[in-house]
Amino acid sequence: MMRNLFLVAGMAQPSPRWRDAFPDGLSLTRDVAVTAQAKADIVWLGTTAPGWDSLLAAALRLFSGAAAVVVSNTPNEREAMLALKVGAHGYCHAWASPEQLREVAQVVGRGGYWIGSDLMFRLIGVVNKVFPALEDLPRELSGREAEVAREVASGRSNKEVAAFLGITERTVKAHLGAIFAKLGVRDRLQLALRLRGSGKET
Amino acid sequence: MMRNLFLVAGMAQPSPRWRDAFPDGLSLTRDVAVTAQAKADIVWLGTTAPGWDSLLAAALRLFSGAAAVVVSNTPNEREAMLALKVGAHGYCHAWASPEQLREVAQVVGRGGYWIGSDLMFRLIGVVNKVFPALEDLPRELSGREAEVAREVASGRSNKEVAAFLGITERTVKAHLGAIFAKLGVRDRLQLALRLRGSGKET
DNA sequence: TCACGCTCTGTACGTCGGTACAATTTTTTT
DNA sequence: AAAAAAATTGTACCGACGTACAGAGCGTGA
Repeated sequence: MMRNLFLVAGMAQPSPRWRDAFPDGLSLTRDVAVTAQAKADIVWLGTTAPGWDSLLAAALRLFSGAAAVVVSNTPNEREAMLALKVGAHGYCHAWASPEQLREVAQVVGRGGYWIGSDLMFRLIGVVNKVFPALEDLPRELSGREAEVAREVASGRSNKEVAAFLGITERTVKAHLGAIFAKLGVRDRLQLALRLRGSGKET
Repeated sequence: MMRNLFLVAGMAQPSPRWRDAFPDGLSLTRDVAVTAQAKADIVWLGTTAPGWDSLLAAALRLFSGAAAVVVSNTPNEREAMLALKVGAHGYCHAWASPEQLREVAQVVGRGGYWIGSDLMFRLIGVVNKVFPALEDLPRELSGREAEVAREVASGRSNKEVAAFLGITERTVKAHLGAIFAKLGVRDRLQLALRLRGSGKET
């Protein structure tokens, strides 16, 4: 599938890896308006330049029918949400591998959305808070595990939790190990984020 | 990329088109537990059977490290959210084309998420309304400190933050130390709670 | 110019967190 | 009653985390 791709200025050293990802059909422009009459299927835009969001909006108006992917050197949620808000269908790291770039192009080119896992996870968490929640706390946790999880997610240390529950610090660790395995997280901070839906609460 | 794919029972006439999409490496099973010892990279699960959500949760525990895609005959928002909630990384129509199925497999197989455009659009709309902060960091933090704080509060380790920001782990620690002192917290977890507005100092 | 804050880096040390082996006892389920 | 799940504790190890000394370069404003 041959597509017209446009790289818009402001991206960190795109050339080498980008040429590799898209051997042909890649154009580089510094000014969107100038190349407006050309047909573009996917527009790639960096976030280094201030005002990239309005630039993207303008580009999407000019290249009507085109999809846009925002490329960031320092991806973060705030930027991602802004990108999606102004109409981007993709948001990825500027140093992504050629393989991944092609994947993004493929998905976005077909009208889909491409967003990194972390961001997506957070998105889901937020939405789960808005939608009527069916079952909230993970049911796979046992009673005691749930207690430990709650305390740990509130910022208590193992020692504090142990004293609070009247058990040994070792036992707290045992429960925590089970909790991590069941929920698929690697440490207490990620557990906290998970239990709080990665979003604000209370 | 050769992957082990598992089709779990309860899907609408999968055979013809699915065989087409994945000529090899596709296994069909009716009972997840039976084939638990086999290695699966992607588990496909239909929503026709009642209790598919808990079945999926169980499957994800059994096939640890595997990604899951929920396939529905009648896609809808509620079902999609439930799927994502229990850990699925994909949600697509059961009658999707082989081409699209392969795309889903590709994206999900790499740890990404795949969700239909319309659903994603609504997701974004919802989140834009209720997007939590993490952007309005305390003013007493310097620019760089705010960046570090944001990443750490998102669950990153010091090493990850260092790599991400292109600095040494030592420097991350230096910033973190300043952050803790300025905000009056004692560790990264309390920092996360603080930045997410659910802090509780004791 | 000088002081101050910000950014960055180094070495070293103590504590905490998480895991790898465990084992025992209690509770629940079949 | 037997089996399964849950709850408890032990020792030991190692990496991550946080801090305590640092020092150096840079920019801004007094």
